[in-house]
Amino acid sequence: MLKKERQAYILHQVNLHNKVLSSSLCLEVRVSEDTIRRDLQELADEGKIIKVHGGALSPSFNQVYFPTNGVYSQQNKKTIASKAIDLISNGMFILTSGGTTIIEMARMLPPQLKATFISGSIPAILEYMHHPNIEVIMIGDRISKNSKITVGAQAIARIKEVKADICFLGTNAIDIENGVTDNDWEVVELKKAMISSSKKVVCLGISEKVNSVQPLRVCGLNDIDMLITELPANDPLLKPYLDAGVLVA
Amino acid sequence: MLKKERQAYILHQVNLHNKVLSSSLCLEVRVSEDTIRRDLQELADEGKIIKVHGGALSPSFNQVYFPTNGVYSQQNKKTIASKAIDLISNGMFILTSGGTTIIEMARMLPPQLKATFISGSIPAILEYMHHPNIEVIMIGDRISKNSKITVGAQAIARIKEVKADICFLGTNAIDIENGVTDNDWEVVELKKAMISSSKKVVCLGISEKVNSVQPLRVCGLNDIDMLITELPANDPLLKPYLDAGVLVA
DNA sequence: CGGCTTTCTGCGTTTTTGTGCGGGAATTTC
DNA sequence: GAAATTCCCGCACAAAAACGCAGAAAGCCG
Repeated sequence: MLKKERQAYILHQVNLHNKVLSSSLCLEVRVSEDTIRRDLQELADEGKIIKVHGGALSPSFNQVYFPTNGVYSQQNKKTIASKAIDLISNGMFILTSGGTTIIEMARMLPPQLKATFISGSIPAILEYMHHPNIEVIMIGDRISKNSKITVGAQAIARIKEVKADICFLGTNAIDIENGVTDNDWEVVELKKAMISSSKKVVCLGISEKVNSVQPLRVCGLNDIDMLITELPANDPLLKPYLDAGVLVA
Repeated sequence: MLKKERQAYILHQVNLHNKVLSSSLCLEVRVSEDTIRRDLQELADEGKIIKVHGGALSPSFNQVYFPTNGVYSQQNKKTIASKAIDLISNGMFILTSGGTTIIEMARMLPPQLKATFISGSIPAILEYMHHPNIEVIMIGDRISKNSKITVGAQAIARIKEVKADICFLGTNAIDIENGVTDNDWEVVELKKAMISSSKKVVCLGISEKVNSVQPLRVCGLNDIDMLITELPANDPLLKPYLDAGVLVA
């Protein structure tokens, strides 16, 4: 096998699988590891691949997994937020959890909107406070420092006292089988309470969180009314949820 | 799995869920905890994540800060704050109002102090949250946008449920004849509740506010135990208060 | 065709990198 | 405070890379 030929093969494999191992390559093309290494070196010098210890990665890898903008997927979150805002109208009572998507929504609320927002999330409350016309209700209790929300029996009791028109949940993970899941016990308890206190439940999350699972269960798919992602409603990824009776936007 | 690949996975998880546990990561990628820890360390060095005990956090979702530079008379407020801190010891339950003097105190709390702070002031709560060892309880209710505290019957009812060791009030006006006075109806109601829920009441205020009056009465001099200003305790301005049975510092 | 250079490849050897392990320090948690 | 995690440090070991070298193949030329 010629050198050029071999390098073309390597490049092909990298683009196909996003990664190659030098060890497997040298078996596939029946040459020594040194030769493979030299090939990888050349391709890397030309910028066609990224060489790492043990093999090589596709150059698009960096772009895909190391997002350059400050906040992760911010554009997507803005898309989601604007879809969520369409569901809000004047006079509503709205329960929200925390999370970056919710924050994005809070920032984008139209200035003339008059509504009442209820939340236990400090960052969310801060955003709501800046808004000229909305009424803000803070759920009080002990503050969980890492999630920056109030948690505990008091908080849950307060939430149970309200009956909100709509509830927006920042969603950590959702899949067909387990429904909405999360990784913090107290957050889960809070979300459960929010769900039972709202006429309508809307989950917000970027599409990457769709079909992922976390250890703790928040609720089943039948408990939520709508799932909002940055994808168009007819995206095939969301089809199973539509079929399961969840509105999609 | 290649090292880079693994780190990309970790970063992805962090950005997705705002936090990861080293323990769950090492199960997911089938490597030892040491390796995960080294990866986290590297990513943290690059500023891509924030490493914490037991895992890592997303850098974007972690800094909520309240700009309070250029506060009027800040040096004096620091003096007051440090005097106030002398009254605090480990294990105490402490009620605080809002106000810049209180914020200053919150910032100066010694890191090893373990105590529970209860407040309805958003800026104060934000400061308490940054502290490593103190427990923070938020009083919930409707948020008054201009004073940035929770106000209303719920808030008052919550405060009445606690019995704090000490209460620190940011003081707007105090004089011999009328005692402590203020200018916001709801804030006054809240302060009254705080006073009746505390074993000990301490007023913090710069000397300018001493001997001034505001339209609404919070409490009489006999309801407060101590008055802290930036002045030395033997300053003649404070003599009348001493004579009225108020401790002075 | 023989002599020469150039390119490519494989083989030791030495370095470097990546990983796991054990023990002790530091921390969280109850 | 005490128990349980988690962290940190040094070490050992294996895998991979780097380097120098030599031999094979190919190309060029008179």
